[in-house]
Amino acid sequence: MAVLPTSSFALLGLLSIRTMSGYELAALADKSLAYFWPMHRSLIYRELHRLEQLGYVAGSDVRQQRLPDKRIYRLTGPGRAALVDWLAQPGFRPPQYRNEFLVKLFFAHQLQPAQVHALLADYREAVALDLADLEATVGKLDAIPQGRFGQLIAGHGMRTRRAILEWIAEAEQALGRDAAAGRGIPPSTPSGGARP
Amino acid sequence: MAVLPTSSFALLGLLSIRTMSGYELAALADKSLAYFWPMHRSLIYRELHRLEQLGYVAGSDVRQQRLPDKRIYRLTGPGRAALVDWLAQPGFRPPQYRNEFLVKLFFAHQLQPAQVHALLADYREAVALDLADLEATVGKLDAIPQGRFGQLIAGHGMRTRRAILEWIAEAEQALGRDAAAGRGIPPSTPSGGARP
DNA sequence: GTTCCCATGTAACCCGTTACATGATTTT
DNA sequence: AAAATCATGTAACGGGTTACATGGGAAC
Repeated sequence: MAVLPTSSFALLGLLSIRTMSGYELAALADKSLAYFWPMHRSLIYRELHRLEQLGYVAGSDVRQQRLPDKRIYRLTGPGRAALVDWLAQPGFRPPQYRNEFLVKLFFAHQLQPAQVHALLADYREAVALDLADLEATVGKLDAIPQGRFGQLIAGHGMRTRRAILEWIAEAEQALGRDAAAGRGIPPSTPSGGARP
Repeated sequence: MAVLPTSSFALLGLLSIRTMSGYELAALADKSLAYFWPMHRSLIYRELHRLEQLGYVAGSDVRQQRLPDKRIYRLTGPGRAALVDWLAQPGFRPPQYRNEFLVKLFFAHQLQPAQVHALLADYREAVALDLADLEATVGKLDAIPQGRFGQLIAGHGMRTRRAILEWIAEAEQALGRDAAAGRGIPPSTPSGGARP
């Protein structure tokens, strides 16, 4: 049993739902797994090649006239065995959080207060958009047999994003207090901002 | 101005605090930035080479007798300019969340309830450990001039992790109800757990 | 009737990870 | 005295991202 990256098993899992082409896999992944495990199309194609070589999936060419020819893949017996083996194995890689915004904020003492506020505002907008996207998708998850777990997982995403929004409000208050108390632009003065 | 990855600017930012060797940078990053932007030592050394070629940092060799010789780097004028330029630029890459646990949970209908509970228990343990680590570190952040922002950023990490712990409790309840109602192991039987 | 989007994929790059190296100092 | 740790780094691998290709339909 070769050591495979998580994305391989994610694809095996998706193919356990139904047989699909690489393009369809990418589309489905983008609406489900992407919220916690994004995969680019290129990666999917490469992984499918490898999984086929390993015998975990079997592909067959399909001719199409209007659209480009495609290759659809189905999960094989060994593929399903590898999938459930991976699923049952209790360990997992610790979650990775990479947040460029926080890196900037970490060095934000080199910025002016107005710039920090602009950064925070951008962050809030991005997180709010992300949350809205999640909330909009949560209703459509029932189309997938994973529905029950899908709801649960969407809850994970929503809880963390709401926590971030709460943090942003707290951070804005803290920075506002600082600006009012010290060396900064006073808060809520309608005229004096450095930004247009 | 070449396009550089976030890690480059993270290093410039650390070098804006004080001059350091690669090893010291790695040690400092591991106690601060690593919570939201981990960097391996190898990456740091490679980035330092590049930053030196770009003229953003200047390195000088330091002989040592007990310890191996080292090379310490200081931020140059152009380096500082690149840093503040990057900081002030309002955009940032959207945060990346990669959570292998959620991938497994997404396909967890292929598992038995006890296995799902074991997965959840592992997750809770990992998150709780992570949170404890963060809480232990939050007091020591004042050693760095970023102190004020450091507290804020630690709050970000703590809020999200607490939200996850709340989600885990919710998930365990939901799965417990399901197990009680249907095809599964009944919840809160004092003897039958798979974990000690 | 150009311009944009759909559906399908290949090729190249590079950041981040893992493995390797080394001599002194401390611990068991 | 063997083993682990510290303090420094180099080299190789590979997963994930970005760029490239293409031909038919839809939109404007």
